Amino acid sequence: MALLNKHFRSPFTVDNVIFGFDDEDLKVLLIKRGEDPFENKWALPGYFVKELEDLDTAANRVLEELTGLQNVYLEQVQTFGKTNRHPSGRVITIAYYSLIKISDFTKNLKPGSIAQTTAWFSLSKIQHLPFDHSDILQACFQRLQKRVRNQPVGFELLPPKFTLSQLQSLYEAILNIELDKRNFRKKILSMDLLIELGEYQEGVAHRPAKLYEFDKNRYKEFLSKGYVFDLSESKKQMAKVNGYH
Amino acid sequence: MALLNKHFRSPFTVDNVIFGFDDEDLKVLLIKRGEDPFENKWALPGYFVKELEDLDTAANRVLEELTGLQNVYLEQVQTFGKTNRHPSGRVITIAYYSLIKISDFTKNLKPGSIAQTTAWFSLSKIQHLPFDHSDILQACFQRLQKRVRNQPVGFELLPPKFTLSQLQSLYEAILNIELDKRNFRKKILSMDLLIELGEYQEGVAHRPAKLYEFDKNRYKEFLSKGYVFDLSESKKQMAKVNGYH
DNA sequence: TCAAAAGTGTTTGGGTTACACCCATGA
DNA sequence: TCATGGGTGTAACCCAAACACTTTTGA
Repeated sequence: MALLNKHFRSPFTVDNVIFGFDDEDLKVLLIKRGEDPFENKWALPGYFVKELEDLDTAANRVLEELTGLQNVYLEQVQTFGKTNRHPSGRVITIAYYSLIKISDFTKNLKPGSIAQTTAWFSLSKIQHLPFDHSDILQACFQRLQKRVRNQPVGFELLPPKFTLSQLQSLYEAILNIELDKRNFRKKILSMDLLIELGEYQEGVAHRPAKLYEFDKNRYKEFLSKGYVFDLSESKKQMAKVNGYH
Repeated sequence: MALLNKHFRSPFTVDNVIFGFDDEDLKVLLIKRGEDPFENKWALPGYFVKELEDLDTAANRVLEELTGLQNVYLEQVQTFGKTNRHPSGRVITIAYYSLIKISDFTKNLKPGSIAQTTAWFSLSKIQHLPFDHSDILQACFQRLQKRVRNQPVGFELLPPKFTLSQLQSLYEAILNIELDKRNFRKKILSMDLLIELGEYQEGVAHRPAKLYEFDKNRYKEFLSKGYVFDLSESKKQMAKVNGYH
């Protein structure tokens, strides 16, 4: 113990980029800060880590206190520790991102609670964030873009029953590219990750789409084996994602 | 400041997995610990982060004090913060790995200095390490395996002039697979990342191999554009790397 | 009947894969 | 002359890519 007391100690936080998807846009949950610095600015949710709390536990706590959700996809991304990143003194932050279904979130919202201080923002419309939160957001988004190529994590963002078009636009939103409908369907269906429910969309002003469910067991198999998902149309398309022409 | 004083503070370290390659094996530089806990055990090199020191700076400091090398490939991997990972109290560690040329290291060694307390170990032969260093090592190695597939970082581990066979066995060592000689050469040469020097190996008991140099400019181009390296023979071979059969 | 999205097959081309023999050198 | 690793080309196959029309519903 004496050993450790010789050394500099820093307070540290976990910041959590919470992604959601609304059939249109990839969104991020921000909170309006209730205290200085940057009071009343929109920022990434994050808390200080407690003495007896593991990092993952802290990240899950942020998520649960904010959304009421448990057992959510959560991944550590990077630690940001520039000495001057916090104006009040050194604070090291460990950045996580999580993927939630917006419908679950809305369902869980207690009226009049934190609702007024949180809001979903389209990723493409978020401009400047306080601290180094823009860097953190960018790092987490890039990680998500990579992850989605080799692990079928996209399903975490969709409602339990979804159409192939929803799935496609999710991938298009995350990767910021356009995919060919026929090729996309061929590829996804060939992976045997979807269960056709025999149900259909209702109340839409066009031919109703088949609803699919995600095959959880097969998914776990994939996850545990670290299988490479390798979304089709990758060669050329990925060059676009990476900004290589 | 008052704000920050309310919160728990922890000491921080950076741990650095230093990889090297010796034409045979992928190796890791370990140090024999000079103090408790785990005195005289081999462990990953790591230092406490100072109050006015950025994390990357600290990681580079570890590297330089140990090897005398600067401007080395360095990448942050993951932060390990379990409350009980250090027997003397909570210490959070940010794990990095770096890639160095063993020849540079040897050249820089001051006789009688730290030489007696550091040594290269073949990755495959490292068994139990103190603290959670085995987890850290594993995480860094897995990151290296991924990195090497989409960025030509392998060259950081080779001497300035090298043969195609050396390059191939480097990839085989990192990915732990066998590659086809003809296909590998075709692929690598087609990337236009190598400069043929017109020089040859000397003193070998077989046909001497051409020496190549790495095209630094093209490399930087690739890096900045995030180009996907995509080592050939990937589909089937990568399945092996991922343990998926 | 119109708009809007769902759904569906085939062809083509490029890249991965598999594979075997001769060459140059030192011992 | 022998052992050792260096060096080279081609054919088969598979999969990504490109592409257009019919179907079903609500308005």
